[in-house]
Amino acid sequence: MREKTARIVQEWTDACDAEISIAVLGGAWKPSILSLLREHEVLRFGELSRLLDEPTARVLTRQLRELEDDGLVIRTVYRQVPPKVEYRLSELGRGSLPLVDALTSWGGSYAEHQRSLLPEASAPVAR
Amino acid sequence: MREKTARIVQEWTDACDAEISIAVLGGAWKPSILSLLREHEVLRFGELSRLLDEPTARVLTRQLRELEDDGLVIRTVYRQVPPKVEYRLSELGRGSLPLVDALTSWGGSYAEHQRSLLPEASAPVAR
DNA sequence: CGGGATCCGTTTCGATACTG
DNA sequence: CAGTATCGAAACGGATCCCG
Repeated sequence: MREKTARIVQEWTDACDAEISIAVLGGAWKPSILSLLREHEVLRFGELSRLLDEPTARVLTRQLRELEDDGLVIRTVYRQVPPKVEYRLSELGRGSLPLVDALTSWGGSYAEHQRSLLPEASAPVAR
Repeated sequence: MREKTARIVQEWTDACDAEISIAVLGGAWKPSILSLLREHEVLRFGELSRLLDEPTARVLTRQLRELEDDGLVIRTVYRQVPPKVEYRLSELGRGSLPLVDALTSWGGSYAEHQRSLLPEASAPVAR
């Protein structure tokens, strides 16, 4: 478990469990990474990078390490030249998918709702 | 809608809707605020502050304004002396509660799972 | 009572360059 | 190929002081 997650998990007694979820899933690209690993079962670093919108290696590496530290993804290193590293979901990671779906679903509805309130919407509006 | 949310809502085309949810719900105290407003229907600033663990007024104010800007809470100002300000959930805010519950539930399970892996756990361990 | 103004330390994201 | 090292910019949470 990475330090940030550990701090929140341990210091919390009351009803703020939601913030634990956000600490674990709330990084840039993390929901997308988890969804891609559901679709593809196992992905190499470069494959993940291409399927996402080419985040910098620095950023992608950090997100993957955090997910690994928090126990959601499993990282397998093949010691060979050129190097090969595979990522897949752990049991805990698979268990997070329903929540990721819920986040995606509500976020999509929210975005649609908000776009419908914009002045010059490009969507066909009945009027 | 606050600027951060607007940026994310507009610039996103693909499957990253989950990050919209996190942008809206991911601030400090926000899930707790929403839960408290479900329990109490309507709360004044000072009541909210006491029910939470006394965050600084600066911080609580910002979270409430962001929730208001994003359309989840409704702020009502009574122009009187001393001032009185009430907060309640909007329709959109009530619609977020199932997601808040899902975050709370998964976060609680995650925390419990992780605590069970700690070396010197204080919980009674069968062994 | 319910904030606003100001300042600060930390975290986070991201770009660029380099490497086993 | 899969990163690491270094740097900069911005966002965030929080403390302190002040106000109508």
